[in-house]
Amino acid sequence: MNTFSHRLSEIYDLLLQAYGPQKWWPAESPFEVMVGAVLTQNTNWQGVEKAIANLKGSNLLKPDKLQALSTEELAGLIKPAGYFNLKARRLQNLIEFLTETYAGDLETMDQVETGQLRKELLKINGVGPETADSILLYALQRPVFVVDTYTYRVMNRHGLIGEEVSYDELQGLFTQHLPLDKTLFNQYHALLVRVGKLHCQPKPRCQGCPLEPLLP
DNA sequence: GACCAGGCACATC
DNA sequence: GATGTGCATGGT
Repeated sequence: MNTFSHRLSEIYDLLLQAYGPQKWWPAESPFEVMVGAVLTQNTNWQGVEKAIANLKGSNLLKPDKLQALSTEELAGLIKPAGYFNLKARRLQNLIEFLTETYAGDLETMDQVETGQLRKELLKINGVGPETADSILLYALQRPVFVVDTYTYRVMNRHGLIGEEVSYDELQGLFTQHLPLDKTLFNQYHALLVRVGKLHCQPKPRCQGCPLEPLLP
């Protein structure tokens, strides 16, 4: 095992020891994960929960129900998630894709090979790499590592990556140095978000961080 | 009141 | 290709 793999394992072990298994993605269905993946873009999760609750409360958290709404109606329901006009359109784009390509059926979509499906998702306006990978990992249980701001920040603060690393490069570092295990990827990303929220904000709060012993 | 949140697309150079 | 900007509510 090379040094980088060792350090990734070391980080994972410390985080798992500190926080225990994370139960991600907090959703009742794969479709809810897909909706949440769009709603959480650059937004606090608490707002997403309220938006999801609004949709559930009106029994609208299904592809056909959401599709029947106007952009304005949808925007009103997801307001607490922020960027509501933008995200309403993005959700409609996602649902349009699902309906037109897979007849609104997630199980049909789930027949498609991971790399191919990732390309298809990335063509949707409003679905970028993190959203696509979140859907692949957390809705469809594919072994795809999800990169986000916390992933980048934690790795950067600990000197494992430089400033200029791209999404695909950072994702590649994880997938090439860890076993291709969907459960591991699920936990690892969730743990990075957890430690990031608590300790790795733009202004660091390194005291008490489980990764403090590893700081450069 | 400033700062930040589980990004992404688009304009402009 | 790379850099800058709009999108928006709600919690700390």
